[in-house]
Parts: sequence; C-alpha cells; structure tokens
Amino acid sequence: MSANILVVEDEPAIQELLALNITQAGHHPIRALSAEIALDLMRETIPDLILLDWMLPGMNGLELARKLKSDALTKNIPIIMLTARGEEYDKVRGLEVGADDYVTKPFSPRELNARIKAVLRRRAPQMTDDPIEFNGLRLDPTTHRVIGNQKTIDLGPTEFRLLHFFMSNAERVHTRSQLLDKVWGDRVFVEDRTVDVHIRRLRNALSISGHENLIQTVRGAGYRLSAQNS
Amino acid sequence: MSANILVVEDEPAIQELLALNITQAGHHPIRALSAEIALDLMRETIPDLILLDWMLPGMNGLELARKLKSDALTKNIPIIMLTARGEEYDKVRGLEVGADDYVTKPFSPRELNARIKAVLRRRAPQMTDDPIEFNGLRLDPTTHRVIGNQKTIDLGPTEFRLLHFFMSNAERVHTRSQLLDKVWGDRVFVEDRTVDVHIRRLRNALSISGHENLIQTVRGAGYRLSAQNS
DNA sequence: AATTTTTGTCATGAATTTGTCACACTATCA
DNA sequence: TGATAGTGTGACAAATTCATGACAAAAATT
Repeated sequence: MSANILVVEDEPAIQELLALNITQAGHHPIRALSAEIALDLMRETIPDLILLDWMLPGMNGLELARKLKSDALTKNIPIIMLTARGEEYDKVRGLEVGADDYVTKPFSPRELNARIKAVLRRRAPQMTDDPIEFNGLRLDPTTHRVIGNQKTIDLGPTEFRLLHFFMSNAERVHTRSQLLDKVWGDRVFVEDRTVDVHIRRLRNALSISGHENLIQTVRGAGYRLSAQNS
Repeated sequence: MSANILVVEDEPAIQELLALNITQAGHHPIRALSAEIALDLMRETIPDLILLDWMLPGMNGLELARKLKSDALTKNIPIIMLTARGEEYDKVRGLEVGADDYVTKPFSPRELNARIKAVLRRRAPQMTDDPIEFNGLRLDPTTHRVIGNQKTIDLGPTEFRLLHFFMSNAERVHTRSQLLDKVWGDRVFVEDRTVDVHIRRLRNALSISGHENLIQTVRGAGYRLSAQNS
C-alpha cells in the first residue's frame, strides 16, 4: 500500500535523507523546500501524509499546519511534525493545531518509518455519525438524509453508504477494490465493475441537486469525490 | 449541547492540552490529577463523560473504571481511556471493565474530539416523563394518553412505548434492533420483523388523526419519525 | 371462567434494490 | 487513423426488504 508523502523541509541534506527513507519504505516522496511551495504542490496532488518541519523560512510549520487543518480540502491529511531536539513545548503546540504525531531531530530512520506506518494505518477511513457537508451537499447519517440545494436526495442503502464514504474521504482517489472493501464490506463476491454501476446510480441521484459532477472518474485508478471540475 | 467532562490525568501538560481541547469543542472540563481526587469531585458533580488516563499514581485508571462501573450512580457515565502507545493488551482490558472507547497517546485533537462527540452522541437516547408535542401530536407519559387534532388515540402498551421513544428521538433513524433494545427492553427473544408489525399497528392507530405518515420507513436502515414527507 | 385485548410469528405478495451482462462510448497511444 | 483498454449506460433477472392480513398464544379484564 504505497502512499504519497509530502516532505516540507528547507534543509536539503535532511530532505534528501527523508526522501530516501520514504522511498525505501515503499512510498513516494514529494519534496517542498518551503510552506509556500508545499501549498502550490498540493493544488496538483493531495498527499496521503505530510512530514512537516517545525522551523521553516517564510511561513513556518505551525502556521502551515493550522492552515491545512482549517481547510476542508486538506484537513484530513495526517501530519507528522519534525521538531528540533528538546523542546517539550512543541509537543503541546503541535498536537494543538492538529498534528498527528511528531518526531524529534535527530531521528533514526527506523523510528521515522515506524511513525509513518502507524499514522498511515491509523488513517483508516473513518465513517463517523457526524453530519458531513461538502460543496453544498449535506449528509446526515443519524437521520439518513442527504440534502443538496434544498432538495432531498433519495438514495438506496448502498448508494448512501457509498456517498457517505466518499464524503468522509473527499478529494482522495479510491480504487474499485478499496470501495468494495470499505462500502460493501468483507463478503465480497462482487465484480469490480459493479462499482461503476453504483457510481452511475449515485451520480444520477445527485443530479437532481446539480451535483452530477461531484464524483469524478480517474481513468486507470478509480473514483474521487471532488469540488473541482477538472 | 454542552457537557461536563471529567479529565483524570496526572501529567499537567497533557491535562492542559485536554482541557483546552474540550473547551474548544464547546464542553466544560473538570480536572483531576488522580483517581482519588476524581472520586471526590464526583460527589459534587456527576460528569457526562470521563477521560481517564490508564496510568495514574495511586489508584490507576483501570481500577477507577471498574469501581465506577460497579456503582449504580456512576455506571452509566461513558469512559474514554487514554493509553500509552502500542499496548494492544490495554484495549481488551479496558473494554472489559466497561470503557466505551480508548485513545492512544499521542493523540490528535481532532481524533479526540471525534471520539468525545461520538461517545456523547451514543449516549442512550432518553425518554423522560415530560409531555412531548410533535407535529400536532401530543403525548403525555404521566397520563398515558395521546392526542392528535382533538382526537384521542388509543394505543396498546407496546405501541405507546414505541411512539414515546420515537417522539423523544424525532428525525432520527432507528434500526430494528435499536428499537427492540430501547422499547422492548434488554432480554428479548423477539424477531426483528416483529417491529414491522408494531409499526403498522402504530401507523394504523395514528391514522385517525391524520398522522399516518409520521413514521417513515427508511429502506435498509430502519424507521424514523419525521414531519417531512420524503 | 369467560371474554377481550395485546402480542409475537408467519406466509404472501408487492416494491425496491442489487449484481451482472451486452453494448456504446471515450481516452490514449502506436 | 485504428487499435485497445477503460468507462458509461440501459436492461433484466435474482435477491432483498417491507407491508399486510391472519392466527394462535399470552395477558389482562370482566
């Protein structure tokens, strides 16, 4: 299970080390020398995890974390903070803004990888009972209602679960087999292509509130719920 | 919907962090540095939720949890355990003594808040003895009467409890097994489908005041009392 | 004890949902 | 331009889910 990991670190040597590590762990590093560059890169690809240096030129790590966590598009991305040695204070502040873990420099590659693995595992798409809103569409698990632009959208059980999953994990591409795992559950003797059909039904239902383009096809990969139109 | 949350944690920094989080989530933290202090505080105020550190000086978290769960006064208070990372064993023991959830340190504020929210919401929907009115229908638990549009509605005991529960938790979808739990009680050998029949009888009775559509079927999920028609 | 009410279960049929297929369509690349 | 693999779509039969009437056991009432 490979993941895209964004490395935000201004010191080239450390960044190189991090990237190497990530590659060896079977993941794919994306490098950014500053918070600004990181934000730029994220317009293209939303990473699965961010390694974020505490001290950065320009916008520092703390600010970036806060910014990311306040944006619906990025707030679900786990963040691991890289902090200088010794500052106990960091821990509190870091967790405060929503970092998921932290590593103090100097770190051992093994420790870093362990943390990455832990965080990625913990990232298990979580479907809570909280109402979710995305792009004018509102889904409430407790009342089992979906409303978009004042229109009630009628969904079958599977479509509801599918949409619930998508809204809980927006902006992320899910393969068909991932969807089968998460939405259909374990008892899957179901064909991959069945997902396509349900996607169509869901899109169809969503069209009555003008949300037909909310779920996008990523050719060769799967599907994604996104506000963007590309 | 604010709640009192008792935080039992001996490390001041973590306690501070927890308290901050709780406040930001719109709740009210009550702090205790030890299990003994916690017990003391609970003589004054019974909290709605307890965040309980696993390791504590003196009486540890596990013992406290066990103690609370064995006391009629406190056994219904949900408990979220805070455990050190990695101990898989904790989970079993913790849930064994009746903890409702657990969070491993270090935790992200978002995760913690999500759990708090979930546990608080999971709190058993309660049926009070206060008269309830909904959509022109009035139910009075003390006189055991139901009136809708000047018409007295005659209900059997089970139908009455069923309606009482629905009116106490309007708009919310309840599965058949939830209804069996809450309306029929704990020790039932009753089939799921039996609920359907009672729903029909209730609907039937409600139809004399024109409220036949008040209880709606949510296919694949359960039933819901709602004023809306869709 | 007799009667009435309440309750749980079942069988049936209606309505909806679901998985799959065949075929149309589209992007991509040689 | 064709070839090819990936995706959209309509149709359809099977499976699931629900509403309903009937019925006998249990409980409450007379």
